[in-house]
Amino acid sequence: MAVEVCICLKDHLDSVEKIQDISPLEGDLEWVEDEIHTKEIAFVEVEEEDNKRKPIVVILVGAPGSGKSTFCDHVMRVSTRPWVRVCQDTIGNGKAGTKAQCLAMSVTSLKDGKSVLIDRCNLDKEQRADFVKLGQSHKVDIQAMVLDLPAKLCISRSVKRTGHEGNLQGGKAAAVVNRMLQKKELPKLNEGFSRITICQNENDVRAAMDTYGALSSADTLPSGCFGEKKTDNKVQVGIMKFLKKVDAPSKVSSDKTIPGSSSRTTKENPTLNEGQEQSGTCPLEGVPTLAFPSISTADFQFNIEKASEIIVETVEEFVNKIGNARLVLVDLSHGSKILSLVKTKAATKNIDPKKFFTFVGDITKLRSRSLHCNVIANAANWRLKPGGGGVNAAIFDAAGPELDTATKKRAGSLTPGKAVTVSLPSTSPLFSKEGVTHVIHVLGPNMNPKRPNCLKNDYNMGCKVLREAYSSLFESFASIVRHQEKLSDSSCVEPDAIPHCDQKVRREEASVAEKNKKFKGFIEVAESEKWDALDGKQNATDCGKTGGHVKKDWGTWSQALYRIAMHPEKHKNDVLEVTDDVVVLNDVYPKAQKHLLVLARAEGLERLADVGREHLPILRTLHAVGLKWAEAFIKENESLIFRLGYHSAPSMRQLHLHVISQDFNSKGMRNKKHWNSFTSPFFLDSVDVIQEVREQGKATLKDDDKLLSMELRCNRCRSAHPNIPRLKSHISICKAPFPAHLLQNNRLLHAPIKDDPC
DNA sequence: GTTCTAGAAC
DNA sequence: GTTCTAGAAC
Repeated sequence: MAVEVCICLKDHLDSVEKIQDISPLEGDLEWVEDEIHTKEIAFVEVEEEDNKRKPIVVILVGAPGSGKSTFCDHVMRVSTRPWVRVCQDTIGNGKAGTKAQCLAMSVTSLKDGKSVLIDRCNLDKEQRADFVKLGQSHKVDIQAMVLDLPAKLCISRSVKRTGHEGNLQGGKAAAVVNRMLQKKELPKLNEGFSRITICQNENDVRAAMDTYGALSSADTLPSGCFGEKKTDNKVQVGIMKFLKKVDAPSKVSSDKTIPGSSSRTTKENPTLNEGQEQSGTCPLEGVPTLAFPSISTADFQFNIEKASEIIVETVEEFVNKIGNARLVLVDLSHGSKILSLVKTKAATKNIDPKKFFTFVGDITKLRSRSLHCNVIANAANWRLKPGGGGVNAAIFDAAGPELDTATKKRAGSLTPGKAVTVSLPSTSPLFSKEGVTHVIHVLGPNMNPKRPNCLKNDYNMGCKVLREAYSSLFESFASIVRHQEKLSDSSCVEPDAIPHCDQKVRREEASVAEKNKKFKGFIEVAESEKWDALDGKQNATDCGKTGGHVKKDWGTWSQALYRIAMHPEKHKNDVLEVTDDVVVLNDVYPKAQKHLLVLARAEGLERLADVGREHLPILRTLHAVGLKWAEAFIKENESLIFRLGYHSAPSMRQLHLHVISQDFNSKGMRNKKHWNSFTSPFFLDSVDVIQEVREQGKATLKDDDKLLSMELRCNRCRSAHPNIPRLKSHISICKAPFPAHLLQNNRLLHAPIKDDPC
């Protein structure tokens, strides 16, 4: 029991008020702490049985706009632990608050047995020291919650906000945030923290919110540094370098007890679990692993001998396509016939036992058997409904209603031979307890006359469908692994530091949709789209390559230009000019006052990636036609300035040159992608493309999607703006000269500059 | 309450 | 490419 010896808050606040009168905001307040001690606010030694109710002090660390208050609000709203938010911006009741007031309030709160969230910037060690000492003197855990978000994001939020408690908003915010970040000093454990959580993007923040939000009075969080960057990027110079989707490397440790955390610490040198059938395997956390049951051999009564052959053959086909990832056939019963058959057949085929092995155990409780599988397969029913017994019932039971809900969002039913991947919400017990991030529902052939779609002993069809089922399953798993590898590669994490930690998983989950979007229509996504097997939308039938690039599989909507290029006579109302080589038309959704497209009419020339030296004549023709139109527009309106160029990765099929005026004054210019596709290096000037193709045989594409999500910067003065409306109001008045590189090599087309008569 | 963004669907 | 819309931000 925490017992107050003596305290008079009023005395403290009186003292604090006096101090405030003579102290600068961030002055040395050590003696306040001493004063507090002399008044003696302390806890009587807390005994072991009460340790669980010990309050904690969480010191937020982050620039204005990093989301400290949002974090506090969320945690206080959802956590059952009593919290007090100590906010310097509000503590002064309208006047500027002081650190001393924050310290005093913290003391009072701890005295009341409440945990404390220190909501102030605390960006350097010195700022944090008093709060650390305070916690130490009261023998409570001091934890740091670092919101190390991109400067650009903090600035954007700060600039935008109105009514901020600390009156830091609008134009001055950017300068303040930048200045503060120059002094940023990430906390270290040796400052006195028992736990440090570093969040570097909004997904990390959400994960941390969940972790702290889940804390009841009795819960504790493991000690250590979570999400630590490999290098301390202390100085964030300027905002230009900060892209919105910065996802810095992280190294996260574990927490087995709190949902929203994950485990790694205990599994560095695992021993084989007794349930493990195959030797030579290592149940390491972090190795992507698919646990799957034998499909169709239980209730669907598929012949076990045939099934085992199909399993091993399909495994053999896939096992080398999934890197270091592992496949594990799981069965609940010891002496399982299917396991022994598969094990024997796998051995005869010399399948690497580290990549494929069998395991006896409950597929929903593998982590507790020291086998961490981030993906599990479910032998589903065609309705994708919970219940029914067997593996399906067990998985839906273990995953909670979250799986049912998430499954419904993905698909309503499943065809035999198909698989559908469902991302498990972090709130699912299977996620939090077992570290399972995805469930792949798979439906095999049914040979049981009492079940739907019985094949009536037609094993020709049955084997075909079962093989297809395993292929779909493994392909879906491979797709997940590929996504994870891409993310790992891009985050530069040390190879041994890629556990399936919660924060990483959340980042991955959040990024999957983005990755899908990036590759939408390409082979990569066609594979992941098989997650949604029933949608029938994956149409990656065209898997050929053109010009060394994966050929894009264009959707219906993206074929409009192609259709016009091939049959301009059917679009007479839309086209402005037709020749044997090109079609000119207004962009249907112009992004500027004048915005034309010059289409190449050659079949098979779908995008810039297809262009080689042999296409130089058509590139020159496109340029010449574009130039002619731009000059005509300039003649009509001398204030217009044009660029001619290509998108590195166009959305529409058929090579097309944009002829676009640089005012970008159009209601069609509506979002960041639009803006950046014409003002970032994603837009390749026609003159440069021609030169590169002539000299190198191809254009250097800049199709990194980071370019399209870059911060919004004026195309003239390069100033940053928080959103499209603000940007548009800026560019409507900005008369700054264009960046120097655009002024060279005729990249910009404009009216002749008249000689100054003076 | 409104504004804005971003993802899903097309 | 757009439209629609949920949800974040304010």
